[in-house]
Amino acid sequence: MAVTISEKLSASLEDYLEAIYHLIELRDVARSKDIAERMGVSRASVTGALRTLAEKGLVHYQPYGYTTLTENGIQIARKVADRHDILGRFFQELLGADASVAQAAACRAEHTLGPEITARLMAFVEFISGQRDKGQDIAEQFSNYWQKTNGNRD
Amino acid sequence: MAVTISEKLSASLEDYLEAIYHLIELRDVARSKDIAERMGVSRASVTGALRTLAEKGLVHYQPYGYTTLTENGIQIARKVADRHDILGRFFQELLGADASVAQAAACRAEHTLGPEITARLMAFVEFISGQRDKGQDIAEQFSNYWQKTNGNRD
DNA sequence: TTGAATAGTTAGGTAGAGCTAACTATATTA
DNA sequence: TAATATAGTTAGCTCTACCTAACTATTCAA
Repeated sequence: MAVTISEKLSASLEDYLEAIYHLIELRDVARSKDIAERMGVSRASVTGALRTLAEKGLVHYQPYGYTTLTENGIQIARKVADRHDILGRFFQELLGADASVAQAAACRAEHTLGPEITARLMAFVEFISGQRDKGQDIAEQFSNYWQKTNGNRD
Repeated sequence: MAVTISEKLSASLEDYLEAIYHLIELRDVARSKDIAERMGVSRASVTGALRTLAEKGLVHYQPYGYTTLTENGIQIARKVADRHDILGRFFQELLGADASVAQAAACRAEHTLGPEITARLMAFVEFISGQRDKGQDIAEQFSNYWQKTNGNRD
């Protein structure tokens, strides 16, 4: 039933929610096959996850029907997607990792940051880009530093 | 037998290795009871983990004996501990989270960062403290920024 | 030096997250 | 509209990582 907005989802279920969220952005509806593909998981596993998410009141799920998110589901999915996004940006724009590495790491790390760290990291990324607008480009300074200390192999 | 230095440990086994590493620093030897205590896990679970780690050639383990790390075990444990440390410092010194929150998050996130991101993050933290020595204290500037935007509730 | 306390192990169980193979429903198209 | 292809489900399995309860070994102190 789960009307309580937050009862701690597993990393895996958070990933499903996020995948569903993005698929819905694209096509209004999330199909098992597409979820499976996007997540690199079997269709059977998707069925199982959808059942669990439905029990928790996070998706509207009917066997053989299309799947959408409930209000709670949307709320949580957005948080996960935001965490993913902020981490990805941090790894990529600030640390200078390349997109695929940054994305992969963000995807794994996004489940481990609590609300406090997430909020601060978000502010930090904002802060850095604010500084850039003021002419102090910390990302670039770091990039130079990295280049110097890693002149080889990079 | 696992002589290969790296065949991907689970997060859980990495945690055991790290705990053993720190216990050995303190007392030269790691006892099941202490591992269990440090990790908040039952003694039975420790036995299981030690057996697995021994199979992978990462600990010297004899039932009812004291446990130490093999060369490979030390190598890996140190990497895990370093990742933990760097993340902890980043969360605490740079983002300004308090110690307990920073530690907890570091402990969860440390398994998800690949070598590339870890190296860059390490360099970034170094870079920031280098800038501080040059009179540009980014951590402090961010702290002010955070204070301003979160004057309430913090 | 023996017996109680402490430490470690074993057996057996649960829960989550995945898999394949076989089946059922739905869609497509000839 | 019937046959086939595609999508989704179910059943039954594996593996990891825990747990408790009961047992065994070791340690220590009277």
